[in-house]
Formats: sequence, structure tokens, C-alpha cells
Amino acid sequence: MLSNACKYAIRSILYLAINSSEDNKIGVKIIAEELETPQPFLAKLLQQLTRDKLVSSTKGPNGGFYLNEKNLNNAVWDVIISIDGTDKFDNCFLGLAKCDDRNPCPVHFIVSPFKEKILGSFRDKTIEEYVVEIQNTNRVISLKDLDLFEDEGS
Amino acid sequence: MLSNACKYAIRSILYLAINSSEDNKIGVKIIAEELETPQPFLAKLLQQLTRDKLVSSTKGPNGGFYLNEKNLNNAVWDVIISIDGTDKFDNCFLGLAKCDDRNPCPVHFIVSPFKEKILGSFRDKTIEEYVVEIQNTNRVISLKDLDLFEDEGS
DNA sequence: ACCATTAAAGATATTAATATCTTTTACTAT
DNA sequence: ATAGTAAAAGATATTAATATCTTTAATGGT
Ligand code: FES
Ligand code: FES
Repeated sequence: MLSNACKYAIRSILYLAINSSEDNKIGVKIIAEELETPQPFLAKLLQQLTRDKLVSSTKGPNGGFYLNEKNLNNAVWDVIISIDGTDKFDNCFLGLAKCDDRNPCPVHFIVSPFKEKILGSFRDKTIEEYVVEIQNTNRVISLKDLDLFEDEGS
Repeated sequence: MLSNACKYAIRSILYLAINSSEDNKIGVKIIAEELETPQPFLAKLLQQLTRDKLVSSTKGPNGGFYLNEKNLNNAVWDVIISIDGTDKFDNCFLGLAKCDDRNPCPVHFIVSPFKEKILGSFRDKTIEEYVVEIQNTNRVISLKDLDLFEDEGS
């Protein structure tokens, strides 16, 4: 439903929203390490997001990526549009040429409400609101540094 | 979430469940046309499903693919396991290394209930039960031959 | 002015998914 | 037996996604 590229991009922008500011810019290297993503690939994605004015950047010493006030008011959906486009979301779960209520595939009415819900979240909430929610409800965008105990038998 | 391959495979098995029988075997060519999928690619997939005993086939004149009673009692989930494996389903929607309730990503509690629901449907219902439901509730597995009127402005 | 730093841009490489082609094998009807 | 049909199997081709490398441009500190 989302490409790896897009997943990296979403987590990156949330990471920047949480950790960066105009006078605390962060380089790709750090971001890639923290999110455990391939560094040069992520660089490409951040460049793309910068071109689309979803993140801000400056070059040179103390340079790096960050989000300004305007960037914080964008939505996750904007990131998806920038990286993946909307197609993947609109497609039928079983590969029909069209996903719609009039000619529903066997799982359409399971998939469709989910899509509405997650699309709503991506589209109607700002990055800033996402951050508040992440912090209030202890959500994670990386598993680095977390104790991951394996599922032991019951 | 599902590869194209897997989507083709699922729709094919449902197609066979609805249209074929021991004495009405159907060739790849027909199936591919009806479902609007690439023919030789679909052939490969059907071979794979046949190896895994999810569909039946015979060669030669009047040969083709069909489902026997046993095949009808498998689940869609078996098709997914055969073609895609389970990984894609288990993965976190935002690309975290692990998807679990203890370290949830920002959308985990939107995604997780959906996953449960669709997985339940795929795993607990037999192909045969799917067919009944498809017929009782007018679901489609192909848009071929359907009038697809474009969405006109309100 | 110069150097170190970091993003931007463009080119290239690798991999996995998708798709097709060719040959072989099994089966049926005549 | 023989010919025709259709799947099975194996090899190949194409495409898209993922990943990396190299060069260039901008910036800040000394
Ligand atoms: S028609 Fe298949 S998900 Fe909507
Ligand atoms: S942790 Fe991301 S979907 Fe479960």
C-alpha cells in the first residue's frame, strides 16, 4: 500500500518534526541511523521532499534538514503524494481495475472503511498534530534503542 | 499488501471455484481473458498453486484447471501463503522492523484491527464459503463485460 | 581567501517483481 | 500408433523499485 520509499519518508518527516528546528538542523546521516534506513536512498527522498517544500534544508556546516512552521502544517498525505502518488491508495485490494462501491470485489467492504479511516488520518491531521499524538500516546517511529523482547511462548 | 501475482492467484481460484468442475476444466487462456490478467504469467501462478495442491489440473485435450472438493475447502489464506508468504501481512504499515502492540507506530491501532478482520476472512472462510457469499451479495472478481460508467460530476 | 561540511544533482548498480518464450511431458480422441 | 491439445518446466526478458556512487554547489567558521 505504501512503498518502502514512502514509509521512510513519512517516518523521516515525523522524526524531523519531533527532533529538529530552524536552529537545530539534522543531517541525513543521523536521520538514517536513527530510523535504520539506507542513508543515500533517504537522502534522495529528502531532496524530493525539499523540492516539494515539505521539508526545509540548508547546506554547509550546521546545515541539514528541518521543518519550519509552514512545513509542520502540512499533512502526511502530502508526503505520500510527493513520493508515491495516490494510485496505490485508490486501487482495489484484489487488483480489479477499479475500486468502487457499485462493483465491489469480495473484500471491498472490509477494505473500504479502513481506507477511509487511514486516509482521513493522513489527510486531515497536520504533521504537528501527529507529533502531539505521538508524544501523548507513546507511539514510536523507530525501534532503534528499544528492548525488543522476542515473543516467548505464552 | 498483496503482490499482483497474489491478487491474480486469488481471483483465479475464485473464478475456478465458480466456473469450473471436474468435467468442465478451464484453460489458462480463458481464465486470463476473463480476469484480464497476463496469460503466461498467470500460467506460472496456476502451476505453483497446482504444485501446492490448491488447484487441480490435467493435460491434453479437454484438459485445464479446476477445483475438486478438497480444493474448495482450502482458504484464500493458503493461496497467499503459496504465492506471497505471510511476511507482507505481518509487517508494520510504516515500515518498522516489527509490528506489535507494545511498540506501536502512529497508525498501528488503525491498521491492526483491519488486519485482524481481513486475515480472519481469508483464514477462516473456505473458498466454497467465499463463493456462496460472492453469489449472494453480488460481488465481482472481474470488471470485464461490466458497464463502467465514469464518475460524472455529481 | 580558504577549508571543512553538508545538501543537491546526476549517473550508475543491484535486486526483486513482472512478464514472456521455448521446450518437454502428459493426456485424449481418432 | 498417431496427431492434436493443453499443462509443466525451465530459460530468458523487461520493468520498476531500491540502493549506491560521484561530482557539484552552497554555507559557515577560521
Ligand atoms: S473493489 Fe476491491 S477493494 Fe474496492
Ligand atoms: S507497528 Fe506499525 S502497523 Fe503495527
